[in-house]
Amino acid sequence: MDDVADVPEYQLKQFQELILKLFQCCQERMQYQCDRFGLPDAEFRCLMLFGEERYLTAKGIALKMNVVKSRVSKIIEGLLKKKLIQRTKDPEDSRISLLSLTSKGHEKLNHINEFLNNVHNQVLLQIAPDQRKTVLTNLDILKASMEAVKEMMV
Amino acid sequence: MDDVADVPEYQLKQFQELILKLFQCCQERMQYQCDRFGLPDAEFRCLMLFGEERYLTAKGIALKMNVVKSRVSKIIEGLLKKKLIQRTKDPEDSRISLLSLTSKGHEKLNHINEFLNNVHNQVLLQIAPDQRKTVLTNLDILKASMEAVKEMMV
DNA sequence: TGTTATAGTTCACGCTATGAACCAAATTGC
DNA sequence: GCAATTTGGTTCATAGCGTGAACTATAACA
Repeated sequence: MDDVADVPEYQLKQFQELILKLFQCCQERMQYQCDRFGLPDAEFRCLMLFGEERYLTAKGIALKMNVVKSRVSKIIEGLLKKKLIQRTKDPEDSRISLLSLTSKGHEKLNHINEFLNNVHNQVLLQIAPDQRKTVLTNLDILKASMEAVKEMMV
Repeated sequence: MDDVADVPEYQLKQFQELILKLFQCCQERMQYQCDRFGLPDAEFRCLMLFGEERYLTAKGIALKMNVVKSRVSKIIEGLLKKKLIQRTKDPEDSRISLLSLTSKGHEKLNHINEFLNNVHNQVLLQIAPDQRKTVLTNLDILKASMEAVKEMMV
């Protein structure tokens, strides 16, 4: 992945600056969320996964969160202790425990999603309505480029 | 910061998706960098600060990195042990130790910057030349919006 | 000359994450 | 049918990230 061509210096600088700021914004928001909802970062992210799937297994969580299974044990332990999820044995395969949200967990997840929607909504509202589409389109172009480079980097 | 107006549901979803992906990309790149340059994340970020300033103090680092001073002690310890920075007493005020890069540190920082420039350059090269400016402009709009919302969130 | 403020260090604590050792249930292969 | 292997999980040791409190030493103030 060596460079053959180059973009202008000032564009590169501007880009690096922007990406850094965006990244920091996201990190700070994450921090704020965890404080607000009284969950450690990893448990928060884990809880979010239950928005997509009704039942999850430790292994599935490890894959989705991209962490090792022993880490998942810990995270699950935390969520169980907070009574946000519950475990039931898989009737087909007794090695597996199926994790699902408790009603308290559902409630919490709803609050989180409300909050997230609100934040993202606010951000989009800051952008003039006729610009939103353009911003999103360009963001999509950027995403594609970043992912393309990511592939090359492996 | 309650919502009065709303953006269309599909825009919101798209936006959340995009931001998430971008954030993940940045995180993965950070991870990769740390591996590549054999530094823990915090030490890496600390080393980068010496690109802007010739001399830094523990206090200054704490402010820039937004962490508590005891944490900075640890980070500095690590960088000293790796001989990437050195400390000299401030002749004016003996409470203060001035941190600066060693030649080994300079070298490492140069390698890192080369790498970073290369990555960002690659990303921009993925974008059609006549689109780059638009992408950057729109990214800037987004940054401004996100920071505006951040202010409201405090 | 005390008193207070500032710069740093050390320590105890908790969260994030990994890898290795381990257990138990399932699957496979002969 | 049963030994060997694979798979799903837990536990433990280890390391990094980060905080807050207690402490030391120097500097500034009054």
